[in-house]
Amino acid sequence: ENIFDRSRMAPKTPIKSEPIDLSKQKGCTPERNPITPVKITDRPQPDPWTPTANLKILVSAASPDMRDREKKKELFRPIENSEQSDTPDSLQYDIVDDGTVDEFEKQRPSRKQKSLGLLCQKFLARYPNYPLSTEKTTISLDEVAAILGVERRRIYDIVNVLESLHLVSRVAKNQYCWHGRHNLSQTLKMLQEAGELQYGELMTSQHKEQDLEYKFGERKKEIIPDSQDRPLLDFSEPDCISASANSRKDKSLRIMSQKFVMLFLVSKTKIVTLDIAAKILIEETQDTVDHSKFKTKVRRLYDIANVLTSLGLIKKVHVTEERGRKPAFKWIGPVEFPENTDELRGHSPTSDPVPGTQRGACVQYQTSATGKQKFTRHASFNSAQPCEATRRKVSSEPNSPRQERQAATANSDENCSKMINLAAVCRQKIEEDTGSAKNSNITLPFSHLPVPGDSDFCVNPLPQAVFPVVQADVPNFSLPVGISSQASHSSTPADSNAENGKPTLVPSQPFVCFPSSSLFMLCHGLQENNLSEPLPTAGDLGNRSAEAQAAVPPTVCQKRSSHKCSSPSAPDEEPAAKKQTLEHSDVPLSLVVPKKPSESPKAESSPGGGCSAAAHLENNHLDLASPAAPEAANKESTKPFDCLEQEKQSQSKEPDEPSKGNEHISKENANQPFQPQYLYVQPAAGLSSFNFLFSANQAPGAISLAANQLPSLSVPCVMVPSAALASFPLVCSPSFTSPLSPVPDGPFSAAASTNFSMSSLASTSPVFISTTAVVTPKVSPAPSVDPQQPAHPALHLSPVLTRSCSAVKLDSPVCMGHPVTLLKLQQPSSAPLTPKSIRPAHHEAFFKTPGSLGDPVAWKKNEGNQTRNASSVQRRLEISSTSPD
DNA sequence: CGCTCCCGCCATGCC
DNA sequence: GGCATGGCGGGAGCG
Repeated sequence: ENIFDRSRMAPKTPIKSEPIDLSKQKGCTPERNPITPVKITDRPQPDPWTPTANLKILVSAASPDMRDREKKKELFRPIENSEQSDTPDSLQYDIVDDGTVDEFEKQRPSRKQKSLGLLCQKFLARYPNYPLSTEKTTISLDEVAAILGVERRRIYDIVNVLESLHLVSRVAKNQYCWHGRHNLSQTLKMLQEAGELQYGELMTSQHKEQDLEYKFGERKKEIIPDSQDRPLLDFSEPDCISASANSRKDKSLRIMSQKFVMLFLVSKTKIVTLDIAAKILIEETQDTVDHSKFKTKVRRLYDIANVLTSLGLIKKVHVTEERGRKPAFKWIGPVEFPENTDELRGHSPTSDPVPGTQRGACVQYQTSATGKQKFTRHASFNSAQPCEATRRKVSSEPNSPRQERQAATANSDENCSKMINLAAVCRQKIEEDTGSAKNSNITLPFSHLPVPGDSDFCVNPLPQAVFPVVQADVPNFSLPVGISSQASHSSTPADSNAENGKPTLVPSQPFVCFPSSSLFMLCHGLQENNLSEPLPTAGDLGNRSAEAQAAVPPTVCQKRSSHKCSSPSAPDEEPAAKKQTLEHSDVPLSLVVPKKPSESPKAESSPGGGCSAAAHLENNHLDLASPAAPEAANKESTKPFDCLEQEKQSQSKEPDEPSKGNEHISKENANQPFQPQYLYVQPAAGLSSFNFLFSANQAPGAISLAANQLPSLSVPCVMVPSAALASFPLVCSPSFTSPLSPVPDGPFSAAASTNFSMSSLASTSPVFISTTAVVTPKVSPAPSVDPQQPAHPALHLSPVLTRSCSAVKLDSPVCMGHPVTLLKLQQPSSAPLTPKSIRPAHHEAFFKTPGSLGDPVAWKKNEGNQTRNASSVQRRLEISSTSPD
C-alpha cells in the first residue's frame, strides 16, 4: 500500500497529466517526479506522513478499519494536492494535516476528503485513460472499495456515472470492465446527437432556463415518453457481458447522468445550472415535481457532477441571475467530436486526464498523425471487442447484448419518440438490417453515431467519425463488389484502408427529407469538411485534398476504398480530410468534384463482377462526377446537380431550415469542402415513381450503379417511408456505412452499407436517403476557387464521409436496407444530373452560412465540421456550378 | 444561512 | 433468505 501511495503522491501535483492513471499502474511516472518539486519533499518522507505514521501502520495492521482510514487519507491527499493545487501548497497542506491531527484526522477526515469527487479521482487514477485495447481491465467493486477505503455504495455512485459514459461496463456481479476514454468521444457524440433531438431545439433557441424548462416539459412529454426509462444510449457492454446482469431496471443515476451530459452538449453556452437540469430531468421523468423531488434530484446531480468534474468534463461555476447566484456547471470537455474519438485517445494518453484540454484540442488535433492513430485504434479497438465489433460497429456501442436487446425493443417498441431515439435506433437498425440482410457486416461504422443529419435534428455531427462510413459505403455499392473491395482494404492496410473506405462510400450523408412523395433522394454526405477527419494521415495534404475530396466524396470514396486497399494514398486522403476539417472546418463541402478518383483506384479492385461494380464505382464516380466530375474538377460540374436538387429542395423544403442550411453550407463549402452534389435521376425504368437524387459526391457509387451495371445499388442511405416522414421532417441517413467503420473486419463493414431495395421504395412515398449529411458544403467556391478543390481528387470525400457516417437508423420499418436496385437510373453520367439551375456563381450566395441554418450550434464552425454537415441535410443541394464544362 | 453532498437505510430484484 | 444494487433523503460540514 505504501508503495502505491507514494507513487501517487509523487505525481500529485501535476494534475494534468494523467498521472493518475499511470501512477497506479506504472507507478510513478517520470513526469510527475520531475514536475513537482513538492513531491520531492513528499518523497523524502518515507511512508510516514506523520510522526505517528509508523504507529498508525502498526495499528492498521491490527485493524482493518484503521487501515482503511489510513488509506483514504493518503489517497485523498494526493488527490487533493493535485486538484487543488497545483501549487506547492498542497504539500503544506498535507503536511499540516498530518502533523496536526494525525489520528484525529484519520478518524475524521474532513468532509472534503471524503467527497465523491475525490473518491472518483482516486478511482480514476487507478486506471489508464486509454488502456490498450487488448487489455481488459476488470474492476472489482469490493476490491476497489476496500482500497479506496469507502463503502461499496459510494463506488456504485461512481461506476454508474462512468458507465453512462461508457468508461466502464458491467461485466458481472461486482465486476466491471474498464474501457477508459477511448470511446468517450463517441459516447459524447451520441449523447450530443441524442440530446439535440431531445433538447436541441430548446437549447438552441435559448438557454433561458425557464424557457427550457417549459419547453422541456412539453416536449419531453410529447416526445419522449419512454425514452426516459431507457438509457438513450445504451451502452451496452460488450457482448460478452452477460445480458442478465443488465436486466435490472434502469439505473436512474445512469440515465440521469447521460441526460445531464446531453444538456451540456446541447447547450450553447455549455453551462447548465443545477436547478434547471433538475427540473428538466424531473419533468422527463415525472410530471409532478414536488419540492422534495427537486431536492433529491439536485442531490443526485451533485453526485453526478462530482464524478464528471473528476473526469474533467465539467467544472463548477456560478451563474448570476436575477434571482441571484446559482450554482451551475460548465462543460469543459470536448465540444465537437470528431467522430473518432480515437484521436483524442492518442493524445490523451499523454496528456492527461484533464479532459478539458485535450478534448478541446481534439478537434484541433486532427493532424494527420492523429488521424492515423485513430483509425488504427479503432481497428484495434474493434478487435478488442470482437464480437460486438463485428456486429455493431464499434463505435457506438460496444456492447452488445444489451444493445441488441434494446435495439430490438426499440424496434418493436418504437421507442417512442422516435425522433429522439431515432438516430440511435436508426443506426442500430441499419446495422442490424444490414447485418442481417447482408452480412452483418455492416458493422458499420455507424457505430459512431448516427448522425443526424439535419440541421435540426442532427446536430452534430457527423463529423468525423464517419469514416467508417466509407467503408460502409463501399460495401454499399455493391455488395459484391464492394465487398471485395472492402475486404481488401480491410485486410490490408487496415486502418488506413478502413478509413479510406469509409469515406469513400458514403460518407456521410446527411439526411433526407422529403416531402414530396415521389422523390427519392440520396444524398451523400458531403462531407463536410470535417468529416474527413477521419483521415488522419496526411495532414497536409489532406487539407486540401480533403477538401477536394470532400467535394468529391462520393466518388472519391469509392476510390478510396479501393485505393486504400491498394495504396497508400488512402492514408493521405484521410488526413487530408481532417485537415480540411481543420482548416475549413466550416466548409462543408463543395461540390465539386472530383474526380479523380481514379487516381488510385484501382488497385483494389475489384474482383470480378462485383468488383466490376466497384471498379465502376470508381469509374462511376467518375461518371457521376463525370458529368460533373470532370468539371467537377473544376467544380462547375456540380451545378447541374444543384439545380435538380434545388428544385427538389424547394419542394421538399418544407422545412425551411434545410434550405437555408443548404445555402449555408454551400457557402461554407465553398470554402472548400465539397458540396454535395446531387444527381437527379429521373425515374427511369423501374422507378417510375421515384426520382432520385444522388449526391454527386457519393453518388458515384450509386450512380455508378445505375450507369453501370450494378445490379443493385446499395446505397448507404436510409430510406424512410413516406409515412414516416410525415412525422418527421427529416431523416438522416447515416451513412451507414461509414461510420466508423473500422471495419477492418471487413466483410461486414461493407455490408453495412445499406442497400435500398426498390421494394422498399416501392412505396412510392418519397424517400430520402442520404448518406451523408453533407449537404451543402460550400460549394461555391469551387468554381472560382478551384484551388482547393481541384486538388486532390484523390482525396475523396472523406470528409463527407465522416459525417455521414452517422447513420441514422430509422426505426420505422421503412428503413431498410434492401438492396435497391435502381437499375436504371440512367443517368449515368452527367446527364441526369441536371442542372437545373445551377448557379454557379452564386453558389456562394446561395449557400448560406451555417449560421443561417438554424442551428447555430451546429455551426461550430470551427472545425466543426461535423456539425455543419449534419445540418446540411436539408439543405439543398445547391451546388455551385462554376463552369463546368 | 444555505449550498453541498455524505451516509447509510431500505427497497428492489436476482439467485 | 441472502446478497448485490442503487434510490433516496436526513442532516451535517463548510464557506
